[in-house]
Amino acid sequence: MTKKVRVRFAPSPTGPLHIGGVRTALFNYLFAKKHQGDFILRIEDTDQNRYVEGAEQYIIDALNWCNIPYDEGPGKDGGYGPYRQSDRKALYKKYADLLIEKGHAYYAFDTSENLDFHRKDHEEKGKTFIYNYHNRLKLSNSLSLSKEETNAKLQAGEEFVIRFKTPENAELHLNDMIRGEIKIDTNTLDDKVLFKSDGMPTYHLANIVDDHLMDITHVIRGEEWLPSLALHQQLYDAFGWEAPKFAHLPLIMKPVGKGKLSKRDGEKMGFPVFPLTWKESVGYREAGYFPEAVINFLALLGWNPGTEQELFSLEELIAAFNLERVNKSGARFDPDKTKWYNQHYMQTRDDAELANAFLLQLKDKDIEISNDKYNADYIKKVVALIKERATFVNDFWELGNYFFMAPTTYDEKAVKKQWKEDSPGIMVQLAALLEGTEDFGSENLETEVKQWISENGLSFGKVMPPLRLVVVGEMKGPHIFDIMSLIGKEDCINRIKTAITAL
RNA sequence: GGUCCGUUCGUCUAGGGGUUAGGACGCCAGGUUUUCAUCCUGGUAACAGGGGUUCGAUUCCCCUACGGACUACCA
Repeated sequence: MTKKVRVRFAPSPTGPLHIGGVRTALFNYLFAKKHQGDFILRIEDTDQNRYVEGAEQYIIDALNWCNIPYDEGPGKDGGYGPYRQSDRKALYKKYADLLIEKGHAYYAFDTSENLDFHRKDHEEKGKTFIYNYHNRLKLSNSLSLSKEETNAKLQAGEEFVIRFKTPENAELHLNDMIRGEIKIDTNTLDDKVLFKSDGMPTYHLANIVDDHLMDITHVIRGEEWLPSLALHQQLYDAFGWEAPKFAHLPLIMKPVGKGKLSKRDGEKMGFPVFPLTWKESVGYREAGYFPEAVINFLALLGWNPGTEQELFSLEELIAAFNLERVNKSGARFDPDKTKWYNQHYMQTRDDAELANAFLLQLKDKDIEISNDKYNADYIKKVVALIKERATFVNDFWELGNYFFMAPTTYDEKAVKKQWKEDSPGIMVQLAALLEGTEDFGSENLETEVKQWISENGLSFGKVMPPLRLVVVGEMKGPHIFDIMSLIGKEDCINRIKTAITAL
């Protein structure tokens, strides 16, 4: 029997979750669900200096907004908790000690100043300082010191770290599910710190211990971790544990220019890089994006189904997803395509739900939402008419303000082109016709007006464009009779009168 | 600098020893809508360079160039 798939997303609560982090979480989620497995959230807060208040809650809120909730994690114990590394602090030391006992790790007493000096010194000589086999005996640690000296330092309470003892002259054969086999010469590796002098483990130790204790079967993480794979594999081997399978995801790059996507790019080009608003950085949610759009876009960034399908629901993504079809190279972020997805999902949204969102905007605009006319039903009808022109809910006002107020200005170009000398006269006659129209439904309105046009020997060109101009203020918007029907007889006639005076 | 990873239209990508190198976004044009948008149709545009291997390479191998990540008692 194969083990149940268990994957984890393990962010550090040092700030808001970046869009790249969301994708890593998404791929983990998809992989887990595809294999009827569990998706676990683990908070990696072993660096107390970088802890940011509210970041953990932000991560949780963001995952929920994206509809990729975790099965296990803070507040949702699945028998493997706690899920916050700071709450697991007591656990790690014994594993570091175990490694020392087995001869895979050692105490080191070098000060940061001393190591910095060595690094600078090497750099000046054009060399790289690597703390490993070739110089570890020249440094201050339990390998270079005698047992007595080491014990004396330890007992004196001198600060120490525990380092991994990287073996010499070995070739490691690592395996990545996306990249295949990777060969590494251990002599190029350094003896990484596993346990810090503040009593906390480093990422490397905590990560391996927790993944093992939590029965993680697959580690799906960003490519920035690829260089650490050698260490991690060696740690599993040193402990004598079976290692999970690894997959390193390509990074998300800037839309233009060099390097990976940053907060700065979003500010510069006007698109969000965070799922939810964080301080002054506007999030996808607040900018009016739908989570489905963000998820759909993100899923296709660095992965493809092998078919020409571009639109996926979360369920379809789960069904289609596999790690083998994840790309190897970094992908540029494309704000335009994200918008295209959003526009698409806008059309699939329920009018009533969109109307609720629109209502919030209307309140901000000081529009009187009276109970008689501009009620929920009215707003819903407006939304039904304008949503196919919208990319964001935030576009609604711009696209439909004339449903709530008569135009105060008229588009200059349109006036020049469409408002002729005989226009006022025709509009007056039309107003009279509307006055006598009983059934103000769109269809009947259209029939009556068209009939009136032909009976009076007028042309559509003489009537329709000026009509739209007086009702909307410019040459845009849905079917004119739908608009008129909705705003009603009184409003239509008033707008005609107002326009005749104004123009 | 060192180590590792990568490289198909502007962007996201499919493909793979012989293809008119396919799709999507964007952009352009036409049609529909007597408006705008949607929608439909069409167009634009790519195998980084050089060596091999081969009858044949964009596809396999090597080198170069370029890009990226890492190189902390950060994750």
